[in-house]
Amino acid sequence: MTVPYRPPADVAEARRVQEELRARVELVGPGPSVPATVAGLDVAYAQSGDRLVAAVTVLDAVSLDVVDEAVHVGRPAFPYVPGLFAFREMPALLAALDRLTVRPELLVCDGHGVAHPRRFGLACHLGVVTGVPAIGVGKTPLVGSWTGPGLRRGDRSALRDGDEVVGQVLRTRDGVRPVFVSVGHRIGLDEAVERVLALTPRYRLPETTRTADRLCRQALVAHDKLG
DNA sequence: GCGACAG
DNA sequence: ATCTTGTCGC
Repeated sequence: MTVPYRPPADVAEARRVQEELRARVELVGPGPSVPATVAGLDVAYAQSGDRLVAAVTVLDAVSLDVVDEAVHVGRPAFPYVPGLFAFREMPALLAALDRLTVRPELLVCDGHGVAHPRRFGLACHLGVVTGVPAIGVGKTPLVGSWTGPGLRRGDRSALRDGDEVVGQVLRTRDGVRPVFVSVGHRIGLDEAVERVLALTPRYRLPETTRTADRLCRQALVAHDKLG
């Protein structure tokens, strides 16, 4: 899963990279195949903001047991700029992915996919660069508007940006705030929603996101204690 | 011009 | 993302 990657030198170059790579996004999946393994990716930052830990956990899609995990300690590769967020975490996430033993069949990213100003959020970027199907699950919106989905788990409503439906605002648990699901790469929107629901039997956020979040936070603390 | 703005 | 106290609820 090793993939060459070069961070852009500035905002203008980053935008050009997105405009170029967006053409490679695939908005549909191979078919009605259910992935056997699903990966969660997340990053934790040190208080100083100059260091980060990227974590990837791989779960059995049925039992949701963690079957593999990996971390990578590094530095932000780009300043945080809304819309260019992926460039910040991409190198560290790719490095963590390289350390996996198990090849995940789907990536669940902490951030948006095509629900992005140029239709190329973190989930698209990771999907296109690795070639692995990917979906974006954001906790807050970046672009688009919607009308409140019902209050029950499974209720959803279209996330629209202009004329386009760029995602689904999905209620993963009764009464909780909805999450924003969008296609990253090589999967359809309906299937993406289906996958997210399968990953949220108990909490608002996918188990993949939760396990990856715990792993990178724990690794960050461990790294501080040492050196 | 002003406000919004994934993590 | 991270900082940060108490508070409401199961």
